[in-house]
Amino acid sequence: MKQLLKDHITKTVSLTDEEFDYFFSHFKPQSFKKGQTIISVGDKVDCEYFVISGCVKAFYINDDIKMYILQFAMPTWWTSDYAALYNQTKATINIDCISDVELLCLSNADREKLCAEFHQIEHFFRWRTNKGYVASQKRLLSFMNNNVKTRYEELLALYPQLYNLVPKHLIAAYLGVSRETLSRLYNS
Amino acid sequence: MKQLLKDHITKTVSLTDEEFDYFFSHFKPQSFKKGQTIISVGDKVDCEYFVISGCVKAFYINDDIKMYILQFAMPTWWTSDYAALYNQTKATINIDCISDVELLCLSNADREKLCAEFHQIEHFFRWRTNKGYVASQKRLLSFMNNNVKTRYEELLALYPQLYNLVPKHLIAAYLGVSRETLSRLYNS
DNA sequence: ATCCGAATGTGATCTACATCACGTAAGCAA
DNA sequence: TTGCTTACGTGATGTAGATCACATTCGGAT
Repeated sequence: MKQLLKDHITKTVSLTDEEFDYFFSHFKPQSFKKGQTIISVGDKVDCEYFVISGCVKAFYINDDIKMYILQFAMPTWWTSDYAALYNQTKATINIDCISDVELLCLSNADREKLCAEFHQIEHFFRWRTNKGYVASQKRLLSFMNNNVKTRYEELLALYPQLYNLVPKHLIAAYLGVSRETLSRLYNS
Repeated sequence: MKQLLKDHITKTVSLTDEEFDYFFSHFKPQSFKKGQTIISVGDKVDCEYFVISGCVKAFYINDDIKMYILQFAMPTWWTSDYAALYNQTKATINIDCISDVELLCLSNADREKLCAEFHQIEHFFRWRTNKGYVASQKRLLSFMNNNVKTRYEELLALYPQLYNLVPKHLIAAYLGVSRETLSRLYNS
């Protein structure tokens, strides 16, 4: 668990063992069972999460009780309601567990403290969000430009493990399409 | 011009006058006329741009020659092909000028140098990308959840100045809708 | 003023996808 | 086993928005 985070961080920045140990000491391990909720709409959000094992979904539910999935987070991915976390507002999305899950939890206050204390850590988090921003722009463009079939193929090409890991109706909710349409689509 | 950037930066971090002057010395002012191109698909991208005056659009053109606008950038906004800039790859989007435009140009190398030299500057750029990431996620969600009319009203509520500044067919290209549909929409 | 191209409006038709309805199969607890 | 819930398949029908075609209006250049 410690090693997974260390490998992840040191792909981007180099920390001494002491620095990493100090960094790591701010993370709180948490375990969840399949189906459990990590963040609910309306919650106060003060942590972000680094996924160690399992898979969570971050999703929005609209007034018609339709679900849209913003992110599947798998091992070495970070997740939270970042709008709520950064702006200190209530959660507008939910995060729950698709499988049994182990997480490392880092509070907003601790992240900011660590960023202020270690330039390298600030650098890491800048780099991480840069990646996220670029990925998000790319997904937006795919949404505008591509039909459902193309988006489905793109998704499976990028994350083949999702095919077995995640029920099809959740894939549909990620693609922003009805489960019926998705079903018809790959049976042809 | 210098003051606009200074006010923008100091909303997030505090720099001494000397620090800011040093920071500012890495920016190169550039002027463009309406219709001119700043970045074309296939270009080597090594700068990002801080908009001083005017408005640019960052857009993608697909094989059917349909245009999708990723961003309108107005004064105090930053723009570039960030995927290309961060990964040192060729541009996959275009950026051109909707009006006469003044920019401050900052190279990727200089940004990284400044970030490494000044912790506060790294902090600023982390904060900036955080904002961008959250906004991008929000737009993605709106795309999945809302119909064109709602997205149009959302856009004008957020950026009322766009209504007069930008031709309607570009608004349509931002919303990911045909200009005909948009026209019918607000004439009712 | 005159010209020309860009921007916009509007009808007719087409289509990708949603929605509704109903079915079957698989997992899981009592 | 039974019963229940969740996942998934598939037909019939509805609809938001795309596409095509053509008219009109506006703004800039000469």
